[in-house]
Amino acid sequence: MPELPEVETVKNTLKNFIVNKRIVDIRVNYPRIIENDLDQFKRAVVGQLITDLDRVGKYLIFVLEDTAFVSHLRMEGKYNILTKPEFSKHDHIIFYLDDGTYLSYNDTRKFGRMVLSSKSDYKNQLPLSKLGPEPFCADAKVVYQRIHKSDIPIKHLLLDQTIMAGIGNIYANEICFAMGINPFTPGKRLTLKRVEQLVQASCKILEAAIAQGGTTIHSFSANGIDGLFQVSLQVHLQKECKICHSEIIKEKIKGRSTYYCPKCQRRKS
DNA sequence: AAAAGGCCCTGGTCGC
DNA sequence: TGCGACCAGGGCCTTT
Repeated sequence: MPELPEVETVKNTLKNFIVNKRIVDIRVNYPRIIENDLDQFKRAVVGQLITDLDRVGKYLIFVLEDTAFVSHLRMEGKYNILTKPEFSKHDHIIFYLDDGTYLSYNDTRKFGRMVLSSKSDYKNQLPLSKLGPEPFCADAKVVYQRIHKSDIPIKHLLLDQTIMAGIGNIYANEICFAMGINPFTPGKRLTLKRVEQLVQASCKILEAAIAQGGTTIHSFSANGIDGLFQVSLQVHLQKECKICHSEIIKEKIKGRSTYYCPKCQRRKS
């Protein structure tokens, strides 16, 4: 699933293909993706020049001449540039561009969403307004204030986009592993110093993933720009700990698969 | 009010 | 081989 680093890569790659191109038409095969009234969305978007592409957390923002719309890829959303109008089963939204190419939003599970926002103020409008800072600009003291009385497991808190934005299930597992912290550890067990380390570890892991994406994806693959699952995972989906060779435990937290090493991330009583 | 649970979706995998 | 059951899960909504 695309998390902050994957969306960053999609943004950087896609930018080269669509900025300064005009949306001349749009075809919507699966309307539920678009949260606005469909006609309203079409009226707002068709005829508009794409002036920029931005990212906040896991959200992608298409900045147009007079408006903007926010896109969340959720689990399997992808953007493809097609040079011929040969659309496939899961191409749900197709933007016709003025150079004759097609920007297609492809999403097998149909979980992704798009919603109109404001060109100048999208960061202060829903859904972006409720997001916390990205780890890169998070103040550890503020994060500490948010979690230091909480009984909620730290892994769950890392997934709370209102505390810090951009971390999904894969990186939450990786961050806990890098910290040597048990994912079930309640937020209130972390000292300020530990929270500082947590923010730092989050930055480091996300930055490394972005760097890998930046060097590995220069153009569209046959499958579209869908992120960097080649990122070397230390614990997520792993069977054996890369450090101590213990068997990696898999359990659910907040309904999400949680991987951890019982020895390197020992539970403290 | 906070927290837990359900929902949306399809393709892949598993067991029989 | 066929087929049903189950799993993956981000964010939003409903229920407790």
